[in-house]
Amino acid sequence: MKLATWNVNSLRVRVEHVSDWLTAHSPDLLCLQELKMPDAEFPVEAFSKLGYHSVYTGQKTYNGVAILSRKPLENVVIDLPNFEDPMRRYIAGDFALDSGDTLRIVNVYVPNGQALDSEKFVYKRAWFSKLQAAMRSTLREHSHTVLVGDFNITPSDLDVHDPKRWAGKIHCSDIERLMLQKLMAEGLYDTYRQFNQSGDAFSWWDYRGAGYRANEGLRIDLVLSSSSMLKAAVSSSIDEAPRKLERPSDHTPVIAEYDL
DNA sequence: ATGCCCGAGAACCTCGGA
Repeated sequence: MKLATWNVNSLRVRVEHVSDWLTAHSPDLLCLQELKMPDAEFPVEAFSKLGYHSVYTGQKTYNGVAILSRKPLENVVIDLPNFEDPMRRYIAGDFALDSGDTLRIVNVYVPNGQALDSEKFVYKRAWFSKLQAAMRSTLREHSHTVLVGDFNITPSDLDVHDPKRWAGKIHCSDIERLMLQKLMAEGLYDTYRQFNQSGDAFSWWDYRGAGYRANEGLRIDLVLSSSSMLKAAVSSSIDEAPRKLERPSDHTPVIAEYDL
């Protein structure tokens, strides 16, 4: 079973990149963030003709998350439980594994936060705290759980191209890393790091300046597996190929494969 | 330099992103 997460920064602009990537990689699940489109415009057919079912929740201009799957998802939940929010940042569902077990897949677009002293950071903290509560009950109900998405947090300095430049800044602050550690202490594991311990491995590069060319990136797109899923994990990687295309997203897919 | 680039929406600029 292979899954991936990818912040596409406008699905309207990136639908061809996504279609080509599905064809090339044939994942069982592909979780997308930053659709930036209302549900009525979601390109259901572009993916169904490639053999993928879609569940999605979008809005005009901002946010939006979707899960594409080789088999239809069951028990789909849209919106973070117990959190009133017009922003579309959470979608989850059950995916039937070939073994007969069920995987609970949760896809999130964590708020950016902008700056530690901004109102948006207050929102990021509140949102993240509700995510932790939601994952606590999800993990209680489903031993096979994978939480993926754009977390807008680097787990450590190893995930930052220039830790000195980013020290204490949004995405790299101690308070955000502590939030992430507390979430993971519920029983979630950074799957990429199980297989890759070196630095200079990023999932996002700034459009501005040297950006991708100079490998000035952050690893903020994560696959967090429950312990039973981590045991079944056989590989995890970052596919930089889409970041090299013309008119790319500023993020690139992060992949995990499981022997299940 | 709280910029650099990009996308969206409304209009040729502002907002948000990370």
